[in-house]
Amino acid sequence: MSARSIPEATVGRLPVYLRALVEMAENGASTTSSEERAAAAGVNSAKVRKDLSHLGSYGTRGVGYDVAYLIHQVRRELGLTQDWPIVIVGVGNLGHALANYRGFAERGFRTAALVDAEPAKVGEVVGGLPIRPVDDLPEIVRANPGAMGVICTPASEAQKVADLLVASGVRSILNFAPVVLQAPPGVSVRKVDLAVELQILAFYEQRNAALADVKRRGRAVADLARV
Amino acid sequence: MSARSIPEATVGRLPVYLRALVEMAENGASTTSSEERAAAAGVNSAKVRKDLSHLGSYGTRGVGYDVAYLIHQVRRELGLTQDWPIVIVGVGNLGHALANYRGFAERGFRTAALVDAEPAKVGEVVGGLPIRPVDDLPEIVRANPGAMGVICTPASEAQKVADLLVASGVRSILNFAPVVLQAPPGVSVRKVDLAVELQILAFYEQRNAALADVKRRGRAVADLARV
DNA sequence: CAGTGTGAACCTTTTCACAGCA
DNA sequence: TGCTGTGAAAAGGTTCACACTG
Repeated sequence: MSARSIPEATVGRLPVYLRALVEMAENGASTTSSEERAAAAGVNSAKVRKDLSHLGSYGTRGVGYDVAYLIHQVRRELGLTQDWPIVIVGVGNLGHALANYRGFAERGFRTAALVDAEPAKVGEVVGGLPIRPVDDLPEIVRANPGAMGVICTPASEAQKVADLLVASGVRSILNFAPVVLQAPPGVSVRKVDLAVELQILAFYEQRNAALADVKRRGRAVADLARV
Repeated sequence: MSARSIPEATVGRLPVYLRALVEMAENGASTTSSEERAAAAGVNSAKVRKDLSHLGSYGTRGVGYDVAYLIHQVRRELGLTQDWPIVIVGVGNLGHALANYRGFAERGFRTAALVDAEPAKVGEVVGGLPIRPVDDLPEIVRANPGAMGVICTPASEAQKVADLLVASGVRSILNFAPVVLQAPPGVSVRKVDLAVELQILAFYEQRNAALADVKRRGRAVADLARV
């Protein structure tokens, strides 16, 4: 089947497949099976096949997928045939790290500008780019069509910054501030909350500990019974 | 209904509810409705009610939820009645930022140790903690029961580090390296991949641009028709 | 009577299992 | 023969709508 409206769950996995495919290509492989892809992405092979089938029929029955061609198709589908400009707003701890992060450039993103509300920071050069004032945002976005906003401010400033980004024409926002942003329809917002991830882990850690506890007690009881 | 096996999707939202609740409590509110919680968390109220009902019946019909009591219950459910120690492995750009991130401490996590494989880095103090050699991991984990590992190494080192963490007794790992980790059953792994988030945004950005394009053409056609 | 708690309907996602093709 | 592509079944998650209660 040809494309049309790829499921959200699939969109979320395509980047993961892509990276594994690129790594595989670098190692010189030219063909791969869904089974192999599944192992590399930590999912099962039926999922890989169904996901890839949403892009079109790019596999060969009995053989597998052509790595280079599949990379091309996934890139095209994700809109990674062009480099996207990103604007980092808030150059504190995290913004600093992201400005220096080489992984963005390697995977299709170009840091176009750094912005901070703090006048004292303006002008400072981080990762080869000067920090600019917040007022420059409309101009920055105009000069970088399709620019995506990356919010690294404290929670208290994040909504204001988001509004500013939207007013400047940004339609995609990646939010690292620990707050739920409101945005008008047509604007995509994704959130990464580091503490939330740890809290989710805490839930399972606690549950596993409790489980281990039950097992231990169970064994104790069994031991008693054995006497 | 009382607890027993809370759905994964709910577990993922509880931390979000928790933060909004804490903020609300700080502002002095003592009671809240599912409608209000929904607005704060960016979901709908039915979802909030169903999610909270998994913890037990902690609301009052016709009134709402007691903020302080609900905070307590959510914390208890997530296992946040204790502070969890975390060990950051890989003190590069990102590890540095995380070591200095105050948000962890504010939400129940205590950075117990920093570790790096680079001998040159060992001993350097970051965020008040000395960087320790990788060999210290078993000892660190023994001294900090329930410690969670945070992997901030390059992709090439991540699996080795994960194996080491698991061998040292860690059962919860937060992975920032852009690679899918293999871990034995019983070990929880969560992954945060910054470029993946941007790539997902790129997909929708591209699709929206295409959509706007269709609309624009549509209007152009309409304009022609009008002539 | 306002707002929770929850069956039931609905929708999305995952998994199964196998027909069909190189 | 081996592996893709995909209907169909199952599982999981969301939303509806309303009985129930403080």
